[in-house]
Amino acid sequence: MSTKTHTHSLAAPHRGDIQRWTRTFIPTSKEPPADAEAISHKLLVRAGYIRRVGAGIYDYLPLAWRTLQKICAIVREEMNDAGGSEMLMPAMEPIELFAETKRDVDYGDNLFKLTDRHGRITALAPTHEEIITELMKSGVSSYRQLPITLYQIQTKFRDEFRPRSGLLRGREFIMKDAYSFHLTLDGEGGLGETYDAMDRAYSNIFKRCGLDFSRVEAEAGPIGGSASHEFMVNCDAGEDIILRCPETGYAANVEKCETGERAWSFDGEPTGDLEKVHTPNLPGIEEVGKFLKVKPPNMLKTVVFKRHDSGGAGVSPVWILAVVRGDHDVNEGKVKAAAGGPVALADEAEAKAAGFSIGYVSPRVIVGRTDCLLIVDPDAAQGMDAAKGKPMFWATGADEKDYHVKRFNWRREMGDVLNNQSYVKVADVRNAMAGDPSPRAKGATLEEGRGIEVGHIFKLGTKYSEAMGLNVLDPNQDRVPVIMGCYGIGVSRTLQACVEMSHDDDGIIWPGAIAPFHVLITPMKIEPGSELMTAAEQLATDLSHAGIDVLVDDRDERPGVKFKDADLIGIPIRLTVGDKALAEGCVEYKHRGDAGKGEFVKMHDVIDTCVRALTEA
RNA sequence: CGGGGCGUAGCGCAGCUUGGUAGCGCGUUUGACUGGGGGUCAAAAGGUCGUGGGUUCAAAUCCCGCCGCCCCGACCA
Repeated sequence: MSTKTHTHSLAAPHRGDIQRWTRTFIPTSKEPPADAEAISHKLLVRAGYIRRVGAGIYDYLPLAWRTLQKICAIVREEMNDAGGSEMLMPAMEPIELFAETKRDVDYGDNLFKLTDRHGRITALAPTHEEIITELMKSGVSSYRQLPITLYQIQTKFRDEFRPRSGLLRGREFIMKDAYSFHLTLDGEGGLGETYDAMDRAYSNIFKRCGLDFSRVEAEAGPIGGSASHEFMVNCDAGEDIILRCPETGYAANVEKCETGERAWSFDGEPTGDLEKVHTPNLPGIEEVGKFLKVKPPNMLKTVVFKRHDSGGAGVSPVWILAVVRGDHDVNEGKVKAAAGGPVALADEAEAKAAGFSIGYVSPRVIVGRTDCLLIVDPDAAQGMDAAKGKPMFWATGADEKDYHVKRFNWRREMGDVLNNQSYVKVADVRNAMAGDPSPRAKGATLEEGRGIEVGHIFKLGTKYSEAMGLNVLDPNQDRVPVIMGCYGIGVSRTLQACVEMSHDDDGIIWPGAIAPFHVLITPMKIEPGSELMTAAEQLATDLSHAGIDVLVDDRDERPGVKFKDADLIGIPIRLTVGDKALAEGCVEYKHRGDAGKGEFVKMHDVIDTCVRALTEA
């Protein structure tokens, strides 16, 4: 937890603002845009928060900007508490900086590039590891200057292959990125210490934003590095699949998730003679399975990988073949781990030239070859069908274009090579899924859910400092590479994740801490100088003095219109000023999300009631 | 990158098959009535039909190119 106590609901930067609907820009609409799919995307557009400018590019209108600033304020408080200092780096960076770490290649087409009048190529920064490492090189030379943590909140650019769902995957988006620098991994001032502090800060941030989230183990991806955790908003609309063990709390991204021990054995009698079947033009397991009348769990899928470093002399084997059940997905990270070296999916043409009938490959293909390693997933390494207590029926490719085989039997088809560990291994090489044994608790099974990734923290180690030569002198006067960590939050994505999580049929329901305004005042009649308007104005002023941000719906609209819009934009508290309540010295007080019409509260109590409601939340 | 679809008023859409006067709903403006959950009536403004070419007496409509956008899929063959 942070050391300070923050005033959660009434956080800076907006304290006691008063704005009028007619003098700001809140273009609400009844109909969602035709291009929106996600509920949060529809609501943000309908409620006048965002407007699309181009694919994956959006305007943040006043309401959205206020909420973003409130999220940023929370982020700043927590980052500063965790020992960070804010700064700002440029969005444009010379492409040469990326070349130093080869990320111009690794990031590939996701990197926006532009050419200036002199023909120089500049990248629009998708992230800032290179820039900050370069900066540190110029200013840090001694271990005494470490540790240090710097962060910024800034617009990032990524030429996403397929931008989608409004702010959830944009090409231009707002991100908080932090970088830390250390002499050591562990101990005082080490990477671990800051990583843990960031971990806590992130939990605080997402809690304060009112999110239901999971912290899961993750793959580092193109950022690189060793340990890594993602913060996922638990929500079905998320793109990521996460698995968790209900007993131990272990949770991981599907890309990373381990599975518990699974029993396997190649032994089992053949179910009959091997039968070759003509299966022309049938791409994919589904189609072949339907044609053969075999279910995917009875098929073996063989995916051909190539050792990344196989250009080097003496690297053997060259080809890595991963075998999984037809209904399972190969996990490249696990293949890499099992192969003991970097792998990449084989180029189709190259693999065909090497004798693999891509699309029709079976495990048999390695028999008689010495340049292959077959890695079989335990669920595929089955001679017996445990559920039925009978020998296992397998269908697989025939290693010949347009043919598959039925009644594949491991022992009969593979022979002695099955026992040679240089050529055949059994290891977990598939994505985990719901129902798999937990890797952390015997007897427990993994559960599956979806999430929106809003935060990601990495232990980078020395990947960037070594590539770019960021070194310091340690106490022994040795030059050592600096150890780094990096920590990102998708700020604009967090905004939409909040909406995705918290809404109803009528609109958005903001938590007080990040709502654009705390209170919406709805006068029932707009008559300048009337008792009703005077009361509404006085109310706004009093709320403002209490540090509450107020929006006054001063439009001369019918009540129905105002109430509909009020629900749509999702301000936490609505105060309706009407003749009936006013006659009793009251206003009508209603929480967004509560049913009914709200309750009468005495005018002199209403400020306290609002403050209490907002600080309790 | 593959597949599918779309581009007509600020927004959502029809019209295109079978070429001939630019249409509907919402929103907007003006006026009246209204006034507690997207009101009623009346009048009005608003469109180079994405873009370039072609066919034709005539193109939103048919043909070709280009541009933009959305959805699905994708290292699983």
